[in-house]
Amino acid sequence: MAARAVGLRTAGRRVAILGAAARLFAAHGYRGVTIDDLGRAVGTTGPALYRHFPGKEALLGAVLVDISERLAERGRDLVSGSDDPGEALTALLRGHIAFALDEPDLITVHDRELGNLTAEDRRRVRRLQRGYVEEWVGVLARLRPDTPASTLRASVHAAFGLLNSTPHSRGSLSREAMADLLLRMGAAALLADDT
Amino acid sequence: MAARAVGLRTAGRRVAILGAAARLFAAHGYRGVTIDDLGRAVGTTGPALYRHFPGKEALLGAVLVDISERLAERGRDLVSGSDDPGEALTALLRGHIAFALDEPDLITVHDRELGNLTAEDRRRVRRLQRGYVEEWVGVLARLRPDTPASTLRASVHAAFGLLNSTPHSRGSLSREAMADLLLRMGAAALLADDT
DNA sequence: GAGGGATGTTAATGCTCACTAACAACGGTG
DNA sequence: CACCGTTGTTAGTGAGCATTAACATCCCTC
Repeated sequence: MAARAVGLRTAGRRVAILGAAARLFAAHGYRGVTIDDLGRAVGTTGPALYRHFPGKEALLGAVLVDISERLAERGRDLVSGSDDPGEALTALLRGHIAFALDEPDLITVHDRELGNLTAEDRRRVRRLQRGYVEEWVGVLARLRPDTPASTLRASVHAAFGLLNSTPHSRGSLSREAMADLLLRMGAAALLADDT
Repeated sequence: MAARAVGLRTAGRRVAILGAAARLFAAHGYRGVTIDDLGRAVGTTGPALYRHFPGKEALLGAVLVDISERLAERGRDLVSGSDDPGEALTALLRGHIAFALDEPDLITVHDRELGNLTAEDRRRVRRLQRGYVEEWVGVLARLRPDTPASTLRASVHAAFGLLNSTPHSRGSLSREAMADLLLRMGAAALLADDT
């Protein structure tokens, strides 16, 4: 058989490129990173990237779609694996917090670079994000049946703002202390009743 | 006397430019806005801006320093005008929420564009931000005397993440409903005790 | 061990953009 | 009403950067 369409050795390089892209985009913004920067970060020259991705936009798209898919999938799994809504909410909080603490670059890029995607990638990412949000809203709706969905949705977005602030704000606290703090704050904020 | 160094009619234009800069930087990011975009937004051509500001960086600096000063000053006033820490915290929350709801562009730029400032502007903005944060930490320390300052600082940053999410997430809720929601969530999050 | 795809390199190419130059009009002051 | 500082316009200029072209190398398969 002729050599496979994409060489096996390429796989590692692709992953390395995506990692470097996430890191550099988080640090300097999509527009603040050049193709040459990206190449240098993986030990090649800039144009070599075009052997793996059609262009810079596609790279950002791959990063954002990947994050969004992982979040959405993990959200689905955590909720369907829980027995009651209280447990589900805790699982969602812990999962999101772990993600934010372990991959701060991805969280940052996810937050900021939506506007630099192609129309199609943006649609995909938005759809995935919506699904993830609705997972949270569904759980909250069972805990707070008298609160309208529009309020719950706004609450969930606000809670994400809280949880996603970690990349910028974890001071001298240990990872565990920060995880605990965010869990308590997030739960308190989401369960603050409208009385 | 010769005409004053800067004509009076200029003042209005300066304000208009800063407003357009905040709006456009918030929408497309500092690097996504050109000098020509900014000129067009105030009814002139791009290069006319150089009669009012030395360059694009100085423009961003003016926007960010102005926001930071206003926040810091308002914070000081609110705290010194309150009788007890509980009241002070509510005042800080209300003030910050009003700011976030009334000037979402400024909040967005403030959050994202620190990295594009000159070293000196960045120092100034950071100093002002620190002052504002310490105002909150001081109030919180009186309400939660057993919690270490490092934890309180992290809590305040997380609360800012929550409050500053508004520009991106206020759905169909009215301004007032959103303000109430954020006040309740913010207070609950900040007072969530570490037990 | 020869052929050919996959991967990489260096050197264009062409566009965008901040900033500057040269020149015009405006409007207040003597 | 002539002067001159202020503000604006149009037409460069030069740098940065994504992308492409042309060419080299590597390594798997037969």
